[in-house]
Amino acid sequence: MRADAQRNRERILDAAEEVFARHGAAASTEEVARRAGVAIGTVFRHFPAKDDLLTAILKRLLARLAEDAAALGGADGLHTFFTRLVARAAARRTVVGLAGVDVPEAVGRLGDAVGELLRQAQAAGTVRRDVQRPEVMALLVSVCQGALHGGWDEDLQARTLAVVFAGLAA
Amino acid sequence: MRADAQRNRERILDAAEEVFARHGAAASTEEVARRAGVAIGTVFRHFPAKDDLLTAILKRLLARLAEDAAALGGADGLHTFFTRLVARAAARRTVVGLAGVDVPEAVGRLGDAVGELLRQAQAAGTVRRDVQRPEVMALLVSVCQGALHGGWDEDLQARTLAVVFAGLAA
DNA sequence: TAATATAGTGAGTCTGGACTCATTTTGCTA
DNA sequence: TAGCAAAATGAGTCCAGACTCACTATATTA
Repeated sequence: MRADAQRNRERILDAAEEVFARHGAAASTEEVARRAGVAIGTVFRHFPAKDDLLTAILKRLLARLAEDAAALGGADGLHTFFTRLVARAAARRTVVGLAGVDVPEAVGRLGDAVGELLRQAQAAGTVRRDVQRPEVMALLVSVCQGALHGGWDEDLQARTLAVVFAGLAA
Repeated sequence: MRADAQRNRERILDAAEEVFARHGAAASTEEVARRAGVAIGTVFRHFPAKDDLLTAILKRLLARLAEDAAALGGADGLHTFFTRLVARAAARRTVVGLAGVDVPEAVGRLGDAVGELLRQAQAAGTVRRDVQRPEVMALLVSVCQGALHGGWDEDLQARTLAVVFAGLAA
């Protein structure tokens, strides 16, 4: 792959993340191209259909989250990850839950990373032992979506997470 | 308002609720008209813009929920309402959180009804006293959205709600 | 039942946005 | 630096879907 192609691909992904985050998945490809500083044809060269672009963004996003999660650990790892994620979702409208787009492996890796945080929290006695991965993931996604669409302020984030963590606590 | 107009208005709202619930807010007005058994012009006579239709549905939905909530009460009222709502969201894709559409009064009334359930649950000693309305609403919306998009099965719904209610418990 | 305002109809207009492709530009290699 | 394949360009095509309106049908009322 030529160097300019590589560079433009990254630029397009960055621009798309920004644009779709701000205006939702209905934002136009034209807008993405403009923000990336390339012609619309270039976007379609890299991502033949709009869906491919959405999928690519989501994949990258999930990969980054999994990395973040993997870098944490200990008694408060889960708590830290959860809190950080919600704050991020509330602040910028990160692309979450794009209807119809699914990227099983990427979701799987994130799930594994969160599962590991859960295991450590349980080992440290921070979280009840009968709690399982699926409901932790479910809560994570739910609260992020809530914060995302609801535009929660910091106080509401804190209060809501406090309830969730009281529920998880040993 | 003429009798046929009244009848068609209801039909259109029912059809729209069904269609948007199934295919999301991006579904076409044509489809709504077809399901309602009226011409597309009729839909636009009642609701000049698509947004008006979406708003009307949301208003009706929120009003119904507020009614449901108002009919409950006692120590387990909040729990019952919460559980019922999540199950409903997971089953049919009820229209929730339509971007850009807001109907302050309707949301307000639902909030009041939920607030009353919270008050009663606290009076009965089912829920901690330091929990406040905003975070309860936030959790409600979040979990519904999660269930909606995630297509949770009954088991996952139960486990997730168990964590939330453990967090709320006195 | 006649008069008429109100409501319904659906072919047609118009627009935004996804996607194409002939042409031009550019990075790479020999 | 010449040659060329890879990449970029952006005007143009195409279509779905929101919305219109001239006309027809019907509920209501006197």
